[in-house]
Amino acid sequence: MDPAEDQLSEIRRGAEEILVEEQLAERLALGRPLRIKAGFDPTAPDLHLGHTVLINKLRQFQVLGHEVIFLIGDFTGMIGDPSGRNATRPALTTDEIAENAKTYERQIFKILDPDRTRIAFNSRWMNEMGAEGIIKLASHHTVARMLERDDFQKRYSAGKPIAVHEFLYPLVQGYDSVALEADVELGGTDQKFNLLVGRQIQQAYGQKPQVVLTMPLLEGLDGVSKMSKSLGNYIGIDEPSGEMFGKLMSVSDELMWRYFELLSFRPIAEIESLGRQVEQGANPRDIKFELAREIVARFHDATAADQAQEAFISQFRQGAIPENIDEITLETTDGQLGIGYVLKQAGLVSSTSEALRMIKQGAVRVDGERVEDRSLQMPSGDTSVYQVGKRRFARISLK
RNA sequence: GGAGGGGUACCCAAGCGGUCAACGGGGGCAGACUGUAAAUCUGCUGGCUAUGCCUUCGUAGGUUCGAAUCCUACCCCCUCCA
Repeated sequence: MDPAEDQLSEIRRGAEEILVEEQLAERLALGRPLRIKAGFDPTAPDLHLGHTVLINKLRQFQVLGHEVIFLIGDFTGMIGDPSGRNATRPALTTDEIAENAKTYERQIFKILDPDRTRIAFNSRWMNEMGAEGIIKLASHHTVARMLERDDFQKRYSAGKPIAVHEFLYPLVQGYDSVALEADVELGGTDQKFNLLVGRQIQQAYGQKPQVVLTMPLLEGLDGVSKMSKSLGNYIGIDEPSGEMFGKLMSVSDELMWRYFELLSFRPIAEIESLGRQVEQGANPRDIKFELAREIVARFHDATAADQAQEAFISQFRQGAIPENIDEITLETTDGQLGIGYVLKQAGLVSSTSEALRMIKQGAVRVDGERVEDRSLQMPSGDTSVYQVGKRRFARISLK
């Protein structure tokens, strides 16, 4: 294991806050593997790059020789994190939870070392706690302290309802740290309060309080809002290599550096040298290629990354038709089909109306030729490559 | 429980009997310019194999030749009082 001071500087990278840093230094100095905990929602097993910021940090702890506990909050999931407006969620069945856990494993082990990762479920101890245990747990925290939470405070002063059970969420999360005897808990900045409650609860149960490490929330492709599925500004880690590569390339130059910091495994010194290259006149696009290749290689492999880059270059710089495009066959009714109908059936647009709109705007091409006529009929027996905009392609045959 | 205000397309927000598939802004998409960057300009932003037809303005009814606009009931949200 590396000396504590070296470890600490690695751990600091990208971290928003470490509370309390001296305590982390002390524990690292013990020289034993620390238990690093991070909690995840049992309902959202579709991870995107935003989630990986935290997982990358877990990986870093692993590399440094520590033990990572990936906690699936299947019990807390019944409460629903108060930071969301929806107070309660439908409880998941055991089967569903097992299913989601498997998906998690498949996804996170592209980043984490399976041999050094423990997967835990908080229902294991929470289901056995009983009403008495819950009351005891609740007795260790005060309403005043609970109301310090940003979200609660806002709602309370705004006269908005706070259900009593919402207070249980941070308490249970805190108790998880007791049950796991966590040395460190990681979370997004939005989790800061919950993580701090964990320290409180651990002390109440006679444990040394965990060190809290918060990671920033990664901005999505728009560079403004945090990356999330519902906003559609995300890159899913299960996405095909081409998609992933393209989305990374569409990120703004400014945001690219943020992604380097939080998503790349490259040493900081190397990233800084890339920055200098741009200052000296290198095209930021080429630096972005480096980023895109690294990320694609992580979730696919190096070959896929190289191929994605080649395909990207030929498609967008040279305007070529990509190689792997969907092949679709459609049945004609009376020997022909209207262009709008074809585009809709092929899934290139969501409705015929949209197809006609796209034609009007000059976004539709058939075999590279721009389509001007909205009532164009395609005869049966025809096979052509249809294109909508810059990225949607399909080879369609009419029977 | 009482008083008042409000629910309009992805979001905000006009409209308050016909000319409303519904102003405007945001977001998104597309075109031009590019490096699928940024900035800028332009267009589009219910559905339907479509010069027309169908469905949308909280829900269900009603008045009317005609309703997002008027009436009735119901549901939901907000503010103030208890």
